[in-house]
Amino acid sequence: MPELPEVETMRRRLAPDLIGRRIERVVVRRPDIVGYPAPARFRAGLAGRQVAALDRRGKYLLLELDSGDRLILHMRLSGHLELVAKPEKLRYERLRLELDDGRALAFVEPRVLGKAYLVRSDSYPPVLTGLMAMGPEPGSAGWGADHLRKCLAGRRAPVKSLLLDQKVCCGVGNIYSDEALFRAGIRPQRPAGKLTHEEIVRLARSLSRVIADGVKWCGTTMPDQRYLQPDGGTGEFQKRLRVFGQSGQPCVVCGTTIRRDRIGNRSTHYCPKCQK
DNA sequence: CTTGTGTCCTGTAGGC
DNA sequence: TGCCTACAGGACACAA
Repeated sequence: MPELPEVETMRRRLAPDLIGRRIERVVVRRPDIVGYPAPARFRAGLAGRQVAALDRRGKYLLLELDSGDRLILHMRLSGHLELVAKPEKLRYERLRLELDDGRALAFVEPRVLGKAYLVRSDSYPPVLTGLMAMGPEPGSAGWGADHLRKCLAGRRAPVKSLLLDQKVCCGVGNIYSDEALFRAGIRPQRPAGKLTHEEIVRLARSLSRVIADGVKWCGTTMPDQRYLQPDGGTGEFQKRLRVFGQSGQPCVVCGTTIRRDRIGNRSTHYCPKCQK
């Protein structure tokens, strides 16, 4: 679930509590949550370090340490972070950083697909090539209709599949891609290379806006999800979803029943009348 | 190179 | 109740 707006929300909520804190102890409850290096070195490299800053790149959360190392967390489908009092142990907790203020940062990840990496900030191991190759952030200077046009040109794949490519739209996932395509009035299954100039401009704008809105409303918390903000609150954007999770419901614009199809093995939601 | 499919892992929901 | 299948916000390896 955590796409760019959810990770950005985590970053903002956690920053005031984490910056300046020292990591006293590291508990790896599930070794396969550690993507790099081996768990022993991972723990040793974190213990005693102070958190200097929190950054984000796409869906990756970056904790800058006073050693010059960087702790990189990726939530994948079901991960989230919580700040808890030390005695408290959460269900599905896979990694814990005990802090010098009596609390701990818990990486909770039921499906164990998420990963934690500890790297020098300037040299990434091959497991992080996805992060290295990531495209510009939506809404940033290097991102816009021109970038999108270059990425979609000549491609026959459904436009939706390309929006999920982090080189094209970093930080975008299944929820925000469906929402952006709805706002742009474009069918998710359209071959990407066949979009008109106008449509690409609309799509670029919709993507920027839907991501900005998602951040503004502190992300999406689906009813069956346990994504919580570190302070225990939920996001608000789920109340503003127009197509995602709305299959069978009437379109908010035209009343047509929202459909759900499968594109590239991902469930995809759209209005068959508004999106052409 | 591009594209579609399967896989990682675990939990939950729904059908029978 | 219990067993089985399908599916889940991501990303990557792999085959054609």
